[in-house]
Amino acid sequence: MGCVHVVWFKRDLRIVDHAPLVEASCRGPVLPLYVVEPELWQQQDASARQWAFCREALVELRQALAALGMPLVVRRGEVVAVLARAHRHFGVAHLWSHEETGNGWTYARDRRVAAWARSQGIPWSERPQFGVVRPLPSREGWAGRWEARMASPILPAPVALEPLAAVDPGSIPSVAELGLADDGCVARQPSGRSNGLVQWHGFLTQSSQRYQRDLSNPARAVSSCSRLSAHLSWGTLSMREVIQDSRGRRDQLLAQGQPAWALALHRFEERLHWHCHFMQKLEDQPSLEFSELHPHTAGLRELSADRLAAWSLGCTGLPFVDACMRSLIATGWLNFRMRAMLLSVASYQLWLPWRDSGLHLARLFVDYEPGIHWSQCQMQSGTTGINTIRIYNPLKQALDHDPRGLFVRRWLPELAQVPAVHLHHPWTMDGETQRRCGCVLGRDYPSPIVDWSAAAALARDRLWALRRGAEFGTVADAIQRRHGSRRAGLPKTALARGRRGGVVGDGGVQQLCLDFNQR
DNA sequence: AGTGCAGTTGACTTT
DNA sequence: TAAAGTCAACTGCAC
Repeated sequence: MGCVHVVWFKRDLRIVDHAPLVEASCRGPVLPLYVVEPELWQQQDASARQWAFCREALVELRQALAALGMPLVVRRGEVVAVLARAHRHFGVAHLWSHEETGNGWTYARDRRVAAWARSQGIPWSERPQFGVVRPLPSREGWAGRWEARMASPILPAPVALEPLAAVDPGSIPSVAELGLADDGCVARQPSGRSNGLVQWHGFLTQSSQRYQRDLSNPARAVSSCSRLSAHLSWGTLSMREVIQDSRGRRDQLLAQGQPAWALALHRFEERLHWHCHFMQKLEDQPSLEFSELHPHTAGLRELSADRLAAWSLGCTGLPFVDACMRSLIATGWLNFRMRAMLLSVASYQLWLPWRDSGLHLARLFVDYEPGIHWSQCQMQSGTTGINTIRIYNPLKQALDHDPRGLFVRRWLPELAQVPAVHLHHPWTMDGETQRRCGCVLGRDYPSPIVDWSAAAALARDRLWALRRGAEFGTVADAIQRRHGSRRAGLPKTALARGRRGGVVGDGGVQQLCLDFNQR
């Protein structure tokens, strides 16, 4: 009979607040295992920058576990094959891991692992690490469960692990050894729990003071946001410890007479709540990674290789959009507002299917979190049916959040000498001005690939026409009941969402007020 | 000093 | 987490 407890590390690369590790270590010898799955890293949403971040975290995790007596064991291959080998060698008593709300590939892989464990009579215990509820019978009461989880005590790391004799820890492959092409992330943020903690304490004690002011500014957000997203995605920090630290700091700031600063931290905590809210959608409906939540919006967009390539490389001819894309390529991170703008431009002005633009962004995000990412792709593309259509005006965003053009000049050197009055819309330069500033459109920088305002107007008309169509609201109501936030009270109905509804032509009452939360 | 008017601001609605 | 349009209240100014 087996005696080893396998702790399978996935996107939870820490030893603090790690329930599977704690529970396993109470029961017997632990085999801490990470499986490098080549097939996972060949998926369309995976990239070299993500592996590089994961790899650094693994190196530090291995040290932390070694200090407890048993270093991280790394094996390369298909998970079931690796587990089967471990079982033959040691005899596995129990498999432990965190629940993962991953993409379709990891979902299918987890089902294979479950089937294998069942066939071998090995129990597999999964523990939650976010506010995601599995299975979720209904959205009612969800926020309360999130709160209960985040408020429960942090689990300290085990004091020691019983060493397993004669186990080769195995090497952690480099980006090249895993066969991943370099993807130009020349300024990626540092990984590993120790770096995550340094970043976090810097935010708590310093930069969170500027959080609210700088959140939407793509240049300043880099140093005024928490930058914890990748650490939360790869699990080097646990959300629970972040929430609890933040609340403690908030109390301290209030006691010190800093209410505005405390409010900024509160806003930050609210975003962590939304983090789980969006992950829950993919947990409940894995198909939203691939197909439109509202079926009436399926097949609306048309894929154009040229438009997709121009957008992907930051060569659309709209400087602020291109600067955002090029900064994302180089750093692997972008603030929320500009991520939404990039998607909005792809889905509306460029009329591209969100799945294609979404895959490109997924690869560029070091902090790629499937549940948030695919929910956001659908939301910013108007395909959920339950959110209002938000078409960003990239020129307005440029003037609001980069009025002096510093961000654009930094990321688009070819525009360095363009006069300020033309910078955000260089197509307004006449030929003579272009030659004088060394930026000839079509030669040094692209001419706009579409007429931005006409394209936005066309997209808006198409989407709103669809929404007015028969049965659109009825279908949307069902989606709202399943996925909608309950924060504001009852789920909104099509009527309360503002669809032109009610009985028309009878001369009587056209609308009932169903929204009891008004006023 | 009060009135009328153009332009501005902010809340709210529609797309 | 949008943007544009509408409308009423407000402001500054000329008479």
